[in-house]
Amino acid sequence: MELAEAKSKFIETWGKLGSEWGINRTMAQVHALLLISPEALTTEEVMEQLSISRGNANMTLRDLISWGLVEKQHKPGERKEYFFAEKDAWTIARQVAQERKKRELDPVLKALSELSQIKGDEKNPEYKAFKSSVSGINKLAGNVNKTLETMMKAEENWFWGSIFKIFK
Amino acid sequence: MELAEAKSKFIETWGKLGSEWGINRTMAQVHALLLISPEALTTEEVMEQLSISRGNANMTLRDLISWGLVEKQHKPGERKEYFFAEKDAWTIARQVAQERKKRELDPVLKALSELSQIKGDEKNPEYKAFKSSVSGINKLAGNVNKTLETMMKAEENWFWGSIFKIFK
DNA sequence: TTAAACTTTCAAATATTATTGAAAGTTTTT
DNA sequence: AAAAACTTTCAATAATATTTGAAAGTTTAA
Repeated sequence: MELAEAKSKFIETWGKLGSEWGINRTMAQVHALLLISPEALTTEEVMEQLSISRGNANMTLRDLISWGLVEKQHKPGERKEYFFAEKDAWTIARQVAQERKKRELDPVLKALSELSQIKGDEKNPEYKAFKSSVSGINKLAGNVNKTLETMMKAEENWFWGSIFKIFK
Repeated sequence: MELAEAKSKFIETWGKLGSEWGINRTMAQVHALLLISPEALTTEEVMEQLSISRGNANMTLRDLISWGLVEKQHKPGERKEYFFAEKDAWTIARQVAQERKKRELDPVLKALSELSQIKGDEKNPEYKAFKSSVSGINKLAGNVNKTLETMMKAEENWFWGSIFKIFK
């Protein structure tokens, strides 16, 4: 396989994965492109390499920055902005986990803990079923939350080391 | 808060969470409805309670069955099919993890390991950057994969117990 | 200050995904 | 064998999400 072919396959794969997990495909593709690029790229280059419009490239790059996955770079004597991606896989995973936790898990956790407070008639099967399902999910979500918080603080080696020590 | 209000809030919350994570909103809502229902429901009841069409209800229920989250039930003397959801949160989590691993992670893992094999000129920065990014992600994905496999086999108490012993 | 270089915005167009509902299919009962 | 009870399919439609591109905005250089 050619390097060029491998690159587009990687961009395609990463884009597909993103879209299956609720991340805009283009955003994942731009991220992939920057991930495998040794140099920071301009908006222009991103547009060309992925055949997307200026507006799309601009918005996507801003999104990636807000996710903490991409940073701007300025080259001395040039006005153009360059963009490059964090390359360390573990840092990327932590960053994504942190953002999604903040944007999506935290609100759900809040709603669940409110819902699991609800009082009612213990004789009512509707109430009992509701209560027990919601509490169960709430407890699980709490565990997921704690694990993510630990992961966000952890070093890669320590994290996987700890996990595998247990799973061996 | 009324039980009825709490129910619709739960259905709404679960639906939103699903859609943010690449699961069809209606599917998550039907799942939520069955989760909090003490009795198995008919297609008819699902249609009414969520105001969705017969076709949609049917397809969604079939999807949920293929995810292993819902099962059919037959009541003696009746021709109608009833549907009920697995209620244990840990089992649900494992089931979802298993399906998504099979449908989405495994193909990516395969693609990544192919891509990380690619040979090229060590002097070429394009090649070096590609290789190192892809290998890093590949390694991480491998760890995620192993953890999911362990999780799929594990009992809830054992799993979280193990994790928290480490993270304490 | 004006022009050039570059970035951002956003309404309109396009593409994708989900939903409907009526017709076709299937199984059971009479 | 025909009707009744129920389930499934899928082309048409609707809803949602993404993308475009030209205009407006901003910053720097002359």
